[in-house]
Amino acid sequence: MAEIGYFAQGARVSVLTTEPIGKPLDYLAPEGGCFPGAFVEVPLGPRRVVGVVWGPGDGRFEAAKLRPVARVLDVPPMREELQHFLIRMADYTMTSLPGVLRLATRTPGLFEAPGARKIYQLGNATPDRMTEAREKVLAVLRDHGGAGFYQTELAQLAGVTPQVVKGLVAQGAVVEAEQPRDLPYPKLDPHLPGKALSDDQAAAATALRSGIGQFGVTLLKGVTGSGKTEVYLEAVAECLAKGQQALVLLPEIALTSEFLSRVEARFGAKPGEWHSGATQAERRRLWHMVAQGGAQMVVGARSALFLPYQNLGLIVVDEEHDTSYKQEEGALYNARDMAVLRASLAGSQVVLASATPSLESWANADAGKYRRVDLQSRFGASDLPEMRTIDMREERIEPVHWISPSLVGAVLGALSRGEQAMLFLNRRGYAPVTICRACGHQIGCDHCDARMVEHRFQKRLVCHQCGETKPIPTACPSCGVEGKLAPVGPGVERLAEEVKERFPTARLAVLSSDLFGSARALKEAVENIAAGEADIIIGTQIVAKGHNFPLLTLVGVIDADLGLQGSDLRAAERTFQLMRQVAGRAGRAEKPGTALLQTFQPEHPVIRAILGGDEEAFWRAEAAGRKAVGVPPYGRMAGIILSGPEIEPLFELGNALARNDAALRRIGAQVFGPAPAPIARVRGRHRVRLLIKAEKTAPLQQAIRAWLRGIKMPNGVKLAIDIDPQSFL
DNA sequence: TGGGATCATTGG
DNA sequence: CAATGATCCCAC
Repeated sequence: MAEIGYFAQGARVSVLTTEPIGKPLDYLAPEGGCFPGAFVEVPLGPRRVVGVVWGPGDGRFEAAKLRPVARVLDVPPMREELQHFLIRMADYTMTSLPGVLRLATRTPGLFEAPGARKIYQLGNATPDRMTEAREKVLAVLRDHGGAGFYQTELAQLAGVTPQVVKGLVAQGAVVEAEQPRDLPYPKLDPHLPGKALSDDQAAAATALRSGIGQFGVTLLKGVTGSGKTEVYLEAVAECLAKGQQALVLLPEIALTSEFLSRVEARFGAKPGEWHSGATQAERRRLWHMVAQGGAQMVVGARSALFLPYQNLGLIVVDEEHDTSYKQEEGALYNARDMAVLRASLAGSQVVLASATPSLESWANADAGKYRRVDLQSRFGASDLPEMRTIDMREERIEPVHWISPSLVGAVLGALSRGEQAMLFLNRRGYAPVTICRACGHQIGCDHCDARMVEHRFQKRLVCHQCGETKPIPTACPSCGVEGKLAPVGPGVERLAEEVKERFPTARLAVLSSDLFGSARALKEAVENIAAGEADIIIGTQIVAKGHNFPLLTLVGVIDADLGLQGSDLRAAERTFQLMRQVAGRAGRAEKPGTALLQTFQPEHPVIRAILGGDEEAFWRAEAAGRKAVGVPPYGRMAGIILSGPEIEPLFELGNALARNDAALRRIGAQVFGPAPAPIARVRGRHRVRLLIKAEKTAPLQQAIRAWLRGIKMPNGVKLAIDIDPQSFL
């Protein structure tokens, strides 16, 4: 680590690269020297790679063989805080240090010189004619100093079309300039008046504001529509007012545009955006501006956690229970947990916001580790919807139909009142299974052990595991009989057919992630629905998240039992969260809402808990259940996933590992497996899994390290460690 | 005997 | 990760 302030030319420095070499390598500091944390290019074999000066060299490598650093890159050095964070994260998640460094540097084009871009500044001339639109543009330029804006940014900020800017340029009232560097983001003003807050909200905002300036975690719990966003934006305001940077993590890109508008309404400008859809230039700009302090606020997906903040005061993790915070490929980490880690090292506040917190966060608040702030009242007139089950055992339902007579009646009722109804089914496509009625064969993916899902809209079968598609065959691939293949079970597309049959005059909208090419198209569809351009909405998971449909008063859950199947320890929690969120869509405006859950097991404890409304009772029961068997959050788990092209070597290695478990037994941990992972083959690779369970306080990572030390990996076999696994796939 | 494929090692 | 060197097999 960097204890020395500067390395003179020729000094021995250790450089960490993203190449999977376990440790940093020693180099000689270049001409002009370098600072610790500097981003550098170093020779590695015949190549040149990017790395970070990690500290002084360890001196063990033969001096004569050292090669000098090729050049120092023109970006601010990585701060010690981020270095520490990466080290601690690598240690916790058992990912290699180069692996986590990759998360912090994998921005394509990051180190290339930014191309010149045209910017627009205030000119000297006065336009011949002053229009309202022109005045708005000039006002923006006068108010925001001389830095200048990109054309689209300026037009957006002024609320005019880019044509207006062009017109002003022709007149000389606005001048174009070439700006070779990335520009700072427009200033956010934390002192603009916020929305009027209720007493409850104001108290919560005050509590959150008081934490800024030091490390601490607050669980902000509030039902849909309780104004969580307004409340934590007040914490952001406090943070910005103190001159610190704020990060808001969101689980879903589709949500960001709505959120960005709210930020703009509160602070007068949009924050920096960080997600996979952003262009290379946008990413580079944000990365640089975050490092230089030219971005006060970042809204982003989980990888925004690895940006080089200079002065991070607050991290908000919105919808903190959302499973998409867990990265399931490459470096396996949970962004919610890593946010807490980074905040603890940077001295920042964390706000975990959710209507239905994860049991982990609930338990941390319960144990007094996190502060808890509850928003009780729902913003606006309405209350939580009334929730009831429809007992499917008592419904007379026709074959190949999934909407019960009771639900049909309720939908007709909503339609007759001119209100919207939503049917929720968490299954994309037309039918989840295609079966041959001659031989019973189910069509599976050629590369995975998953069944292929018919998507009638695309006229293809799709593997939801690897994305592979193929045409729907007419003959069974197993027995060759023609015309006997039949779809089994419902997906949203098939449900749409049933809706058209039952409610032929109703206008129908289907919201499923695969039916939209872009986040933009989805956003447009959501806006149209909110404006009343549909009577019945069919949706998957994506409708559960935060979209506001004012005319919606009825939510029907087609299969409330779906999430309860399987042996996932979080099944109950997930179902509870999803059902509460979906139900929360109904009746957000002045009209009260109803949520109806179709179920074959209405007396199931989870279903009862969903209906009962006593959330704390549910969490307490769930917590007690997990405590009794010592699973998270009251115990620790790790998954070991072995994958490879052949299955036998995986089991051989897995069995050998399970037999030689002395290092694990020493800390009282148990090994389960090896067993085929639930989807035992993905993209042609077989997968075998072991599970390790230990007491909460046991040094799990240390024991696993000792356990795996010196094992020989058969050819082609990969071993991945998943600390705190979420899905048990 | 050489080319091609596959495996193992190295990188400062 | 990617480049290189070592090894093995088989065709010519």
